[in-house]
Amino acid sequence: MVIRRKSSKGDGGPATRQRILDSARELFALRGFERVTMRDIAHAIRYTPATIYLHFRDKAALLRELVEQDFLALSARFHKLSRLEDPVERLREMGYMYVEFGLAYPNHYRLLFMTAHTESMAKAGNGPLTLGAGSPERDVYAFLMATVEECLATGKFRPEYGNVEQVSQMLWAAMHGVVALSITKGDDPWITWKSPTRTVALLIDTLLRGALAAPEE
Amino acid sequence: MVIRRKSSKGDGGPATRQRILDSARELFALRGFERVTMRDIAHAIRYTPATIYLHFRDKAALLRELVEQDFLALSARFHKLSRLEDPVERLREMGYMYVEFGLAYPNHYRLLFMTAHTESMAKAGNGPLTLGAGSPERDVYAFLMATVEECLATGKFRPEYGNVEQVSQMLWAAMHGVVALSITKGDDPWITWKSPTRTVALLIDTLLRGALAAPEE
DNA sequence: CGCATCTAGTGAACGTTGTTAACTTGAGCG
DNA sequence: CGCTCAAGTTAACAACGTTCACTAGATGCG
Repeated sequence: MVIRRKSSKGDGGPATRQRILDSARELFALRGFERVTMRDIAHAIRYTPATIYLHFRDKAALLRELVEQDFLALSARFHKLSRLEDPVERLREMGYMYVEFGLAYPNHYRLLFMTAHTESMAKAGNGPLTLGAGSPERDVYAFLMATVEECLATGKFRPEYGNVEQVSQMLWAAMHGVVALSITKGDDPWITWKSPTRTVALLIDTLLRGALAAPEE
Repeated sequence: MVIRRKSSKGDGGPATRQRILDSARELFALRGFERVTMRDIAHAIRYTPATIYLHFRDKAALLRELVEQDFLALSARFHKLSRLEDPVERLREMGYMYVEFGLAYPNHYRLLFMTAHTESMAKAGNGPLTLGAGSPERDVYAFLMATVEECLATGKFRPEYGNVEQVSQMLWAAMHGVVALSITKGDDPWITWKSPTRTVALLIDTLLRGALAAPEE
C-alpha cells in the first residue's frame, strides 16, 4: 500500500528503528526485560515513548526481534562446529558452547529460553521473521538433531537411543537445566553452588558415557 | 457493605489471613503469578485490596509464603522414599517424582524454581519462615545430597563422582531442565515435543548408567 | 508558487498495576 | 461514658504499557 519513497533523510526511518533496537538490547541485557520500561528506552534515544510504537507493535514485539537476532548469533557459533569430524565430539562442544552462551548473556538467555513467547508471537505474529527458511530457533535445534543423528548413523550410540528427537530433547533439557538453574537460583545463599562450568562438564561426561555404545576412555 | 459477620477478634484475624492465602493460591495456580492482581485476590474474598496489606507486606511476601508451603509438600513426598533400600533406586524415584511434581503443578513449579525470589526475600526478609530447623528448600536439597552420599558410600558410583554437592547439583539441574523446558517451551509449535515423562526416563537411565561403577543390567 | 499529502514525531491522556495514607467502624474495658 | 485499638474502607499516588489527536517539515503536483 504505502511506497516508501521518503528519502529526505534517506535512511532516516529505518535508522531510528535500529536505534530503538540497539538501546533496547543494551538496556535489556543490563537490567532484564521486566525492569526496563518503554519510557527508559525512549529516553535513552531522546525520543518520546509513543515513537517506539511507530516502529514496533508492543514491547513484546521489540523483545521478539532481539530474541531472533540472538538466536542467529548462537546458531552461527554452532555452525562453526561443523568442522569437527567426530559427531560425539561435536555434541560435547555444543553442550559447552550452549552453557557458555547462556552464562555469558543471562538476560539474553532468559529472553530466549526462559520466557514463553508464544503469547508475544501470537500478538505480533505478523512479522516476516518467523517465516523464511526456518527461524534460527529451528536452525539451532535442527543442528542438534543432525548431530545426534550422525552419532546414531555411525553407531556411536547404544541401540536404545534410536529416537533422534527424544535424544535431542533429552540433551537439550539437561544443558538447559544447568543454565536455567544457575541463572535463577545461582544467587541464592542457602546453597553452596559449584561452578556451572564444572557441573556441565560432569554432566556431559556422564551423559555420553551412558549413551555411548563402546567405552571411550 | 461487608456481608461477612465477624465472629470475634480473637479468631477473626488469622482467619482472614488464611482466606487471603487460600484464594491467592488458587488464583496463582490457575493463572500464574503475574496475571493475578491484588485486586483479583481481594475481590475473590470480597475485601478491599488494601486489606491484604494488613496481613502481608507485598505481593511477593504472599508468594513467598505459598512457595514455602509447596516446598513442604514436595519435601514430604520425598521423605516417603526413605523406605527404599537401594539409594540408586531412591535417586531414580526422586527424579521421577520431581518431574511429575513440576508437570502436575506448573505454576507452583514456576514459583518455586523458575523465579528468583532472592529479591522478594530481601524485601520481606523478616518472616520467621526462613528460620526454624532449615527451610523446606534446604530440606529437599539435603535429602538429595544424603541420597547421593549414600550411593557414594556404598560404592555404587564411579570414583570420579566423589564430590557430593557437584553430583547433586548436576542431577538436580538435569531434572530441572526437563521440567523448565517443558513448561516454557512445551507449547511452542515449531518443535514436536516428546513426552517429558519419556524424556526424563531416558535421561535418568543415561545418567545412572554413566555414573554407576558396575554395569547394572 | 500554492495546496494537498504523507511521515516521523509529539503531548496528553487512558486504563491498569502495586502500594500507601487518612479516615471509619465497632468491640472491649476502665 | 470515653478511650483505645484492630480491622477495613475510601481515595489517592506513582509507574507502567499503550493510544489518540495533533503538528512540523519535507515532498509531489497543478
